[in-house]
Amino acid sequence: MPELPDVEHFRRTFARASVGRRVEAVVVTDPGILRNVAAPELHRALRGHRFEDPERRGKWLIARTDGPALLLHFGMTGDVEWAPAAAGRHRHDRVIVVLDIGEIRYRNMRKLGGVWLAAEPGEVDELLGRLGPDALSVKRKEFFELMGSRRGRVKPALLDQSFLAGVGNLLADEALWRARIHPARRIEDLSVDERAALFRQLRSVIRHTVDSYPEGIRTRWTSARGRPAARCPRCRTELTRTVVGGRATYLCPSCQRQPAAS
DNA sequence: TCAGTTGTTTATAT
DNA sequence: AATATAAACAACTG
Repeated sequence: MPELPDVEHFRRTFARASVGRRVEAVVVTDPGILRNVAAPELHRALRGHRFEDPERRGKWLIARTDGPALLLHFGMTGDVEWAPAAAGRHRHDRVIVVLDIGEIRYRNMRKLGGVWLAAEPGEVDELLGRLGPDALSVKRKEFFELMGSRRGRVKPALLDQSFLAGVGNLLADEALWRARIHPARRIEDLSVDERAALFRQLRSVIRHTVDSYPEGIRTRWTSARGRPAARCPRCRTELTRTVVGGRATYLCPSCQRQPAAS
């Protein structure tokens, strides 16, 4: 699930429930999801503090309070849910932030990702590590500078969070398909037009999925991807499954020309 | 039983 | 210094 559009949706869910509200309790049902803090300490640190507007950077959700900040990463199966009461908790709800109006649940089946506490605002940056510009807000000029600073295959670059933050496997495949660029093309070989197309299509697919979430996440491309004998929504050629950068990669062999053998 | 999965980190190699 | 590759993490689905 979680790529940039999903995390942006989580951010909005978190914001609606939390902004200006005080933490009554933090319930940890699986301490194994906590990365840099123990359960009693997390509860003690957050209880009584008021949430500010949460921030998203790439695939990270940063929930600041007037004291410490809560950092959430969602791995491949994370989710944020709001509920008006404790009833109906899911077995994969591993951390629950209890507010007076209800509770925010951090759900994560596979437990990749996790929950961090930044005791002070200054700690946030070092916990996030090096992140490139956010893929939703990056400007054209900055994107071109980025492309100029990188060599090697284009898809692994898009997935590298320290290069560009927020793009996951599905977004990368779709943007490359829309821009008609083979995922294994080398960045240094892309023409100016191809770079421009990649920027435009990346921005377009991210904006569209963010604005029309959650229905909009299911695009023509993602609906086709992964189905047996799936066909290109543009030209009806059968899609190819391959591996690029260690990740499952779907592409249209007709629209996305192979890189020249080196 | 086994391959596959939307993410990241680590180790190792080039 | 960058980039490439594979494995590990963990839990579930088909």
